[in-house]
Amino acid sequence: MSLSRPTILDVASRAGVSKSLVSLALSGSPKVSEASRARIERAARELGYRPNAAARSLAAKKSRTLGVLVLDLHNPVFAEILDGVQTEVRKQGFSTMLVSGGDDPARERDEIDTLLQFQIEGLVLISHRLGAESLRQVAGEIPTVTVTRDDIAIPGMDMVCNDDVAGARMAVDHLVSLGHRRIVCLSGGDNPVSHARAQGYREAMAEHGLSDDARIVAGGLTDTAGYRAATQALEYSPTALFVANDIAAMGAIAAVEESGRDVPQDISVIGYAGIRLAGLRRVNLTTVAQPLAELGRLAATRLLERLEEPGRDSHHDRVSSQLVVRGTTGPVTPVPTS
Amino acid sequence: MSLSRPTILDVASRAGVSKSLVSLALSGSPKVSEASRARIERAARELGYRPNAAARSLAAKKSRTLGVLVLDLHNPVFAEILDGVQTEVRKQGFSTMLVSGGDDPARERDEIDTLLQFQIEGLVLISHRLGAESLRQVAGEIPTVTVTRDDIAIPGMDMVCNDDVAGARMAVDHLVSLGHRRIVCLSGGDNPVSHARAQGYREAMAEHGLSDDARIVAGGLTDTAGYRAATQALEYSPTALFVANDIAAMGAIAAVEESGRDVPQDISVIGYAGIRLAGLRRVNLTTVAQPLAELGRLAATRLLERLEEPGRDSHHDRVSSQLVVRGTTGPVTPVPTS
DNA sequence: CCCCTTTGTTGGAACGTTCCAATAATTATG
DNA sequence: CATAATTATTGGAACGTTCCAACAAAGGGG
Repeated sequence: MSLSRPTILDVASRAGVSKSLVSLALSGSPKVSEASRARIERAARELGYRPNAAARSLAAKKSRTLGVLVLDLHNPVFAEILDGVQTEVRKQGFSTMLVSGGDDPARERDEIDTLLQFQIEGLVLISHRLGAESLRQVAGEIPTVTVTRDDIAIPGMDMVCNDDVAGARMAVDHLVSLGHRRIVCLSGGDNPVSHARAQGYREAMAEHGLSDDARIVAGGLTDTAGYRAATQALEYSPTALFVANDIAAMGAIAAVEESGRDVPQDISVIGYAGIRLAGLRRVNLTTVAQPLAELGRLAATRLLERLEEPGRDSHHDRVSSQLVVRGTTGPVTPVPTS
Repeated sequence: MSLSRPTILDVASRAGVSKSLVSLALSGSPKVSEASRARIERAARELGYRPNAAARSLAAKKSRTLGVLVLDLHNPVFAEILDGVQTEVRKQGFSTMLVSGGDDPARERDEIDTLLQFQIEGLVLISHRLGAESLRQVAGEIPTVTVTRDDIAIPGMDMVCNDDVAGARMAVDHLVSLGHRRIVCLSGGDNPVSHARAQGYREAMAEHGLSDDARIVAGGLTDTAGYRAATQALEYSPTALFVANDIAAMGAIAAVEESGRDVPQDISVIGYAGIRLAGLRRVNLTTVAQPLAELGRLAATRLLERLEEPGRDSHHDRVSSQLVVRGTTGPVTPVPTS
């Protein structure tokens, strides 16, 4: 544990040049002679020099660092989005500070505050819980892009979302094509994403002339919520369930099986999200898969674009999902009516 | 988007005091009169003042920030460990910079480098992939604690681990108490954690006089690896499988079921990790649960202790797991339910 | 009433960079 | 061969804090 790290001055004196030239050389300026550059690089290597990001950010008045807030690290969806964000960000030579809101709006504000203290240049909010007022305040202070939520539009803020309405329609289309009519939707609760998915369900049912069969049961995003909602949904004796979330879909399947029915023999189940988990053999869930990494990549791109050109109009991207048919959906089998 | 953030000088002039007093007041010094303190706090609030962490870290020569490197954000185990780390760290007034190695040693070095540039005061490595040399180098530069890996001991570096040997024994004890004898171990591959679990399996089998029945099949940490290993293990016609990892256990169950056997009727399966996923109704996996959050909390504590007292001896903690019996293990002879 | 604490308060010097204007060294041009 | 143009290099002033030594303003004891 060295007492104090070498500074740019140590490098300069060892290479026999001024600190300014070291700064120039290390930032890759073209106006440094090859000879000096070589000596400086060698000196830096020998000393184990590492630039002090705090000093740099202070002097340059920019940190080349982006903040990322994620709703909750436990949700695998966010890990995949993050992958996309980080790949793109590091490709452009920025660093990233990651922070988790722990599913708690107050803590979210807190963590954003910490990020701002570190002089981040932009902020990626992955599924935040901020209210309109907080969001406006944050977005007013720093270039911001939200991922997954697009219910609050703010001038100068970009949004990258999945097209949940279209995704839900794909799910319904798939089920209808298998012959299902009594399709119940287990919604993900009272949040914009779930509303959009329920909306898509309703529209698709109407298009297929099944408005009379449309039933929406209020659920949630957890295993337990899916279980409860499915139990309730069984009263409508559906042949298929559209669940607005993969994890909840797993709970729903458990409920169906416990009721003595088989998936997909008696009831088909389709989820929404496309997390890796759904692909596990044991789970094998048919789902509407969002291109999660792409969502993240796009968000990073938009944010970096805005840093280049602060005044430009808000972008509002919607990327589309893809149906992944696995083992939990199948053709409807005629039930003997007794 | 304000052109430039207010600085401590802006606060000072608005409150009619010097910058030094503002600094004192905001850091909670007792030698500031109540009147001044109130005026300063009011001014700061009105201006929306937020201290510049870069400047602070530069001037104070400490950042009050800890770096955390996590092997891979996709693995839910790490999210839970992280929870523990973060809770403890923020309780002590430190911030945390989180970085993911993406399961790639080269990128890990890179990310650690970034952390060091930000003048972190300590480093938490959650399941890193660094070699002995790299690790020694890093630990020599900054107080470090490793979580989950304890194969490389370095003076001055702390380690917090699960007692994998004991955990594996618990698993075997549980199976034996259910009457199982032909218990096959599906190992997690060539890494220290999996080795320890296999070791515990071997010891426990020996203690129960089952050394002759002990069989270890090389597997891995993924769904697919578990599936393959289980397929192979079936040749030994076991009545139970001890799988060194929850995700792999799910693959193993799929293999068992595909072979026409029932879990736990014909074959019991027990996993290791204790991730939330295992508790899902659909999965309902019996597992050896590590106290993941506790692991994280303890790691943070050790690191913060070392910051207080840099010279103290290396701590080496082993926390013990807990058996969580769910639906994938049962008595060896099928009993009719009444 | 003077000096001595104690209690508040202050200016200035760091901290390790970047950036700019100025200078030195080199090469090209007429 | 002088001078202009170009190419390398440099010192010093920021950047926004903290920390320290120094100072002013009150009380308190002799």
